[in-house]
Amino acid sequence: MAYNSPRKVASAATTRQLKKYNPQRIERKWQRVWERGDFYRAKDLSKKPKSYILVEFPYPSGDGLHVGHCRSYVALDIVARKRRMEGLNVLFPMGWDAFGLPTENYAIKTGIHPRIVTKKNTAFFKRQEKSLGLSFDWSREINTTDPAYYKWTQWIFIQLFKKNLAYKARIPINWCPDCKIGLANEEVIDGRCERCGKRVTKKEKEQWMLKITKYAERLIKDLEKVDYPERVKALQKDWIGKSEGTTIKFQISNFKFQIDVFTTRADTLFGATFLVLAPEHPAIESLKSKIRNYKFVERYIKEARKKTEKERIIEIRNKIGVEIKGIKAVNPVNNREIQIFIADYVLLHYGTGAIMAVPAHDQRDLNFAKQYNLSIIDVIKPIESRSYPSTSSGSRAASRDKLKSDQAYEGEGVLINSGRFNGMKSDDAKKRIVEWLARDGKAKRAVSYKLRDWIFSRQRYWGEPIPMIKCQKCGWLSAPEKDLPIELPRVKEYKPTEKGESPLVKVKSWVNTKCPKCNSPAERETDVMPNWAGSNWYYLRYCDPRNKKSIFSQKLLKYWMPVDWYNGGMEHATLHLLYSRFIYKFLWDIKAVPRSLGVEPYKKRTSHGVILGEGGIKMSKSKGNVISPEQVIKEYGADTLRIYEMFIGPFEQTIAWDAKGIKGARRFLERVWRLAGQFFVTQNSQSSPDLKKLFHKTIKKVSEDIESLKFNTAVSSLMEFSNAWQADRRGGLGKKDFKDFLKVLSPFAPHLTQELWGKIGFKSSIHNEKWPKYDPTLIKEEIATFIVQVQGRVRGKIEAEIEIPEEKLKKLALSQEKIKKWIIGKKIKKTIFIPGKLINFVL
RNA sequence: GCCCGGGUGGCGGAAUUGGUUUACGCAGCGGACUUAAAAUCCGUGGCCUAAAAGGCUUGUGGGUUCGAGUCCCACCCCGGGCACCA
Repeated sequence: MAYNSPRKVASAATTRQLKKYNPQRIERKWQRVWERGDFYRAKDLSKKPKSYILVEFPYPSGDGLHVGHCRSYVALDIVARKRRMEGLNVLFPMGWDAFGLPTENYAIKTGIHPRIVTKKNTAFFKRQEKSLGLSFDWSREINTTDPAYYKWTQWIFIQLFKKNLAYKARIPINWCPDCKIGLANEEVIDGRCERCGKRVTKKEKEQWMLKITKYAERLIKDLEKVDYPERVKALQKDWIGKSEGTTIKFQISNFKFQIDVFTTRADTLFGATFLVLAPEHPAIESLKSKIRNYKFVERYIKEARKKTEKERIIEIRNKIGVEIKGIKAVNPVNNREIQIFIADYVLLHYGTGAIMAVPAHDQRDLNFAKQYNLSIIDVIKPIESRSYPSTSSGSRAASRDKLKSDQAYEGEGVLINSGRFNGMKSDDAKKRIVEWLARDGKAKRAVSYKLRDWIFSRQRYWGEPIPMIKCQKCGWLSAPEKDLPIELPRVKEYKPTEKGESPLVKVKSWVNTKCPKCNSPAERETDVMPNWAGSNWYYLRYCDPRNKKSIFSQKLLKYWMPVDWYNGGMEHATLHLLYSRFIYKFLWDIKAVPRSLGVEPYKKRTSHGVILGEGGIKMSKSKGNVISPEQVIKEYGADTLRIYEMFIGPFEQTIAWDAKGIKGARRFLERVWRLAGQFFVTQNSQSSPDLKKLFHKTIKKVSEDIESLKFNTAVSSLMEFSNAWQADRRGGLGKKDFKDFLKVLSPFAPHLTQELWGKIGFKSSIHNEKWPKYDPTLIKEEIATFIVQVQGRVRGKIEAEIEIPEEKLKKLALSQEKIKKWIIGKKIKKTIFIPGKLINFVL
């Protein structure tokens, strides 16, 4: 790799006197050098082993880079720099996730085209990122709003459509009746419109949906194959929400119709005293002719549809429903006729959209039953055991006897009032009851997920146009792939229409097109994709960012993928991570991603903690407590900011900014600078032995800590070393160790170390040097401080050789006055000896 | 309500995974340098006690152990996520 050193490289001879540390000057100088030489370019298909280090690409908002972005970028920049020094071919790319609402809202307000705003913001972000000395490969920069990029986002959508994984459905959207605008979930704050504060209602719209539910099982199972923090895995599993149970068929009396019900508690089936359907349940339409109070029912359904989920939840406390008169269902276990209701508290999209209500053993059902005076049958008796203390179980049993309690017993137990299943335990009964009913086809094992299909339509402007065409004769068809990208047309008004449609509807010249199949007049889809669309596959494009013929070459993917280390915010642990894993799996299924690659895109995922403002309050413009990286760099320098952000606290933990604390980081670098200056004067050849030993321990510590995300302790060990170096009166560091020290520090403070490297006289870059190795024989201790305890309490310390045998140490310890005092007059019963550490006398 | 994280000096946090609690940094205090200040350097930093000796101390209470910040049980508090999921 060609390397252009700056003109002014001073030789060691001329730098006897090191000038004052001036980060602003040296940082700008080296950043220019790196930029000019395209210094951190990743090499495709190199013989070297690869390492793909990825940070989440930012949304370039007008506010500029946040210190939180820096935390993530600097940490993985350190990893990337270390990997390069370890001889790996590193891919460390950056790009822009630039479609989205804030830019669009800004355009609505100002009339400035989002493209222009985006351009300005990305330039701002880029300048700030460069001023941090991050080693991104800028030659691979991508932007989701670039037609050359979203061409392929659209292409993926078409592939999904071809595989029946994209479909249209009528789905309620959040609707602000005042602004007359469809709102994204993020724009609904506590059930109100973000801008006008009006209560948000629901409005049904035809929307494109992606069938992510088809991948639910794989998205859970394949988590076994990846190295994610356990809490992230738990979050994903909870989000998908798998639950195993049974569907049970309830016959409608005197009518050829059945209603399926999903339950995880088949053991309570004898206690099912009514059915409840979700208001939108399709059975209602089918049974219309038999329903005596249909008008009333219909009105209830209409009302329910208008409400938002939040509103429903609030009202549900008092469980309102409507009985469907004229029809009854039959409980298959005892052939009893039971009433049917519709109620808000049953959700259409979960299970079968209908439940069997067991008021004795489900709190919600109980509340409902009490309100409508429905019968409550106890069918599960708690098992008396240690887990139920006798006092409380006694009172519980007493109150349950009367069935007057407001508390449903929701646990498992032994069956009662359940015919031939009486006396059986819940677990057993579940199996037996299902087996019994399954013989007549009345029950079937089933799995239900909380995960819902992904609403992929936004009635907005600033997003990727969905590449679909509607023909009156042929229905929905995908745009021909040769026409991609379907470019976002220019509009006069960025605001959605009165009816809540995308402003694109008004661009007739764009909307009107021809059917790709029958050539008759047809219309383009005017909805655009959500902001997740571009980000769910961007890491794949980095492998081959300029490919015009295909989404990416398989050869390059095979070389670079999978991502070896992906860091991002905890807020993306569910949606972004889940969506992008889904899209990856899909691309793998259709062989766009080579089969030889694994089924997961990210080998290892980590999350950085949020940085709060001083005093632990969230940084926000309105509170005026935003720390801008630019300001910090101006005042202290980028290397100081980098060191401070790594030192501030445990990487994964939320932490508050401390304006005073940053001084410590600067002082540390000043100290290194000063010590280097001393070195240039003395030009030592050998390090003093103690310092050398500590240095090798430091290499070990820093090397290991970077791998395990302990950047804070890595920095503190470097500080500790610099303190020892400064205190050393026996000659300080020799040349080899001085060089190695700069190398170990270089990922943290790339500018300062590069400058000092030049001052030694090197024309090459320190960032191409080999990562130092520690000498294991050197860090081995010969002398240890033994702890002397009496009865487990520390009573003294003894310096001795680490290998000292028990007997010898015992003698030594017992000869000390301090120790003798505690033992005198007592008998030593036992001696505990931990080699190299401690001795403890038990009396 | 459920699921994760977490409670250690004045503050941010360390602690080799059961073996010196408080590394490193901030703040404080004392000193050196300086006409002075800043910067820098040296020293000092848990609490009780004038000091020594000693005692106490990792949210609270109990337990296991020669020995617990670390393991077990119960509880309290803080942060985050999910929440009518049948």
